[in-house]
Amino acid sequence: MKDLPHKTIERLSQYRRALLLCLDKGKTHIYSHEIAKIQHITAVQVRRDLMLIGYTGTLRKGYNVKELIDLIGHIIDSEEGINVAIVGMGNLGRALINYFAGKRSKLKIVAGFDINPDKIGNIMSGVPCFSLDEMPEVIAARNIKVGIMTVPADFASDTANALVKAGIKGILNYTPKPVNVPKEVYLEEYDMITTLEKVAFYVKMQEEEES
Amino acid sequence: MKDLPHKTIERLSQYRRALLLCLDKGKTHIYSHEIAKIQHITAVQVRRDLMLIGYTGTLRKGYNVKELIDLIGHIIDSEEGINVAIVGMGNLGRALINYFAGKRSKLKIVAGFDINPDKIGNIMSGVPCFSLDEMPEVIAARNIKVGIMTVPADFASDTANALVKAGIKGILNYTPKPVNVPKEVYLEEYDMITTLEKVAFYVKMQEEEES
DNA sequence: GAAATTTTGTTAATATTTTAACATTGTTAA
DNA sequence: TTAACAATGTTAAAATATTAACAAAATTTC
Ligand SMILES: NC(=O)c1ccc[n+]([C@@H]2O[C@H](COP(=O)([O-])OP(=O)(O)OC[C@H]3O[C@@H](n4cnc5c(N)ncnc54)[C@H](O)[C@@H]3O)[C@@H](O)[C@H]2O)c1
Ligand SMILES: NC(=O)c1ccc[n+]([C@@H]2O[C@H](COP(=O)([O-])OP(=O)(O)OC[C@H]3O[C@@H](n4cnc5c(N)ncnc54)[C@H](O)[C@@H]3O)[C@@H](O)[C@H]2O)c1
Repeated sequence: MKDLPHKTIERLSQYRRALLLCLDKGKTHIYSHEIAKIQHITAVQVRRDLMLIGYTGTLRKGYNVKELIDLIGHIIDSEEGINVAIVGMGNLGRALINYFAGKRSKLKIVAGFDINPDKIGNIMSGVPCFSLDEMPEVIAARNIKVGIMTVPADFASDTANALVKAGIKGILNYTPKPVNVPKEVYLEEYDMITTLEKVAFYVKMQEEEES
Repeated sequence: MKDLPHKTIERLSQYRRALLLCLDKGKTHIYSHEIAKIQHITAVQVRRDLMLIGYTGTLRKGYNVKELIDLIGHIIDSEEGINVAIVGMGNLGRALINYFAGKRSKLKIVAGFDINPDKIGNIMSGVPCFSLDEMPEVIAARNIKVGIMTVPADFASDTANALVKAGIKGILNYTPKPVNVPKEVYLEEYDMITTLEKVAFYVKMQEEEES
C-alpha cells in the first residue's frame, strides 16, 4: 500500500466521502460509473484505483458500499486515529474547526494554539485554545501528529519551526507563504488564490477561444 | 499559451506570489534555484516552465523579478480583470472575503449572496451581500464570471445550478459535495478533508516504515 | 588570458498518470 | 438455450509531467 499513487490516495478519500453519502441514502451497491460520475472522472479510473487496493466488486452488481468504505478506511486511516492541532484560531482556523466538529472520523482536531491572550483558555466548538508556550507539552501529551497552519503569513515560518520542534509529523499550511521543514515531516501547502487564479485563467481562455 | 500544462499554470501563479514578496524586499533579480527552493520543486522545473512561457533570463544574473511578474500577469490574468462572486456568507465565505480584501489583483470579489435575511443588505469587508433572487441581475450587471461556493453541502447542487443559469463561466466549489455543471463551465472542487486525510496517510506510512 | 565556475535554455530520457482495449463472466431476454 | 448485454478486472498504450544531461555563455579566479 506504501506505493499507491499519490493521486489514488486523494481519490480514495473522495470515493469514501461519496460512498458515505450513498450509504446514508440506503444504497448497498454502487457501479464504478456511478462513482466516476460523482467525481467527474472515468469509470476506468475508478476500477483501476480499486484494483490497486485489491478490492473486487461483484460482476454486474457493482461494489458493496459498506465493504468498500471499510477497506478504504483500513488503507488510509491510522487504526488508532490521528490527532490534529490547529495553529491560529482566526477566521479560517475557526471555520475549519467548525467544519470538522460534526464529522466522525479518524482525524480529530484536539487542540488549538494562538498568540492572542483573549483566545487562550477558550473552547471553540469543543477545541481548547492554548498559548504558544504550551505547544510542546500539549502536542506530546495529546499525541498530536498533524498540524494545520492558519496564522498570518508573516508568522508562517516561525509556526512551522515551532511545530517541527514540538515533534509534529505532518503539516498542512494554509498560509500563502511556503515554509521549509525537514524532509521527514510531510508537508502539504494550499493556497486558495492559486486555485482561484487557475479557474480565472481557464475562463479567460475559453472566452478568447470564442471570440 | 492555450496549451500550457495545467500544473504549469498553477506554478506560475505561485511563482508570482513568491516574486511579489521578493520585490517587496527590494530584490531585482532571482535565480531559478531560489524560486525552486521557495516552492519545494527543482530549478529545472522552474526553468522549463519559464521556457514554456518564452521568458528569457540573464545568464548568470537570473531573472528580472519585475519583468517576470508582468509577464506572468499577461499570461494568466485577464486584461480587464475578472469579477468574482461568493455564495454563502458564513464562516468560510467571510474568511475568504477577508483574505481577498487586502490583495490587489485582477481578481475581485464584487458580490456575495446568502439566503439569510439578516445578512442580505450588509456589506462585509467591502463586499455587499445580496439575496438569491437578485443573483441573475447582479451577476449580469457586475459582469461576474466566477463563482465561489461556500454554502452548506445540502445546497451545493442548487447553488451550482443557479450560478450556471445566471451565466457564470467558472466555479470554485469549497463544499464537500461534488456538483455537476455543463462542460463549458470550468469547475474546480476542493475539499479540505481530502488534503488533511492525505497528510495523515503519509504520516501513518512513515510511522509504519519506522517500526 | 586561460581555466574553472555558475547559471541559463533546451533536448532527451524517465516516471507517473490516465485512457483505451479487451477478455471474462453473470444476467437478461429472445 | 443461446445470444446480447452490462459490468468487472487487467494488460497495454498514450498522454502528461518531471528529471537528467548537456551545450552555451557570462563571470570569476588563478
Ligand atoms: N481567510 C481565508 O479565507 C484564508 C484563505 C486562505 C488563506 N488564508 C490565510 O490563513 C491565515 C489566517 O487567515 P485568517 O483570515 O484566519 O486570519 P485571522 O487574522 O483572522 O487569524 C489569524 C489568527 O492567528 C493568530 N496568531 C497571530 N500570530 C500568531 C502566532 N505567531 N502564533 C499563533 N497564532 C497567531 C491571531 O491571533 C489570529 O487569531 C492567513 O495567513 C491567511 O493569509 C486565509
Ligand atoms: N468552514 C470550513 O473551514 C470549511 C472547510 C471546508 C469546507 N467547508 C464547507 O463550506 C461550506 C460553508 O461552510 P461554513 O463553515 O462557512 O458554513 P456556515 O454555515 O457558516 O455558512 C453557510 C452560509 O450559507 C448560507 N446559506 C445557506 N443556504 C444557502 C443557500 N441556499 N444559498 C445561499 N446561501 C446559503 C447560510 O446563511 C450561511 O451564511 C460548507 O459546505 C462546508 O462544508 C467549510
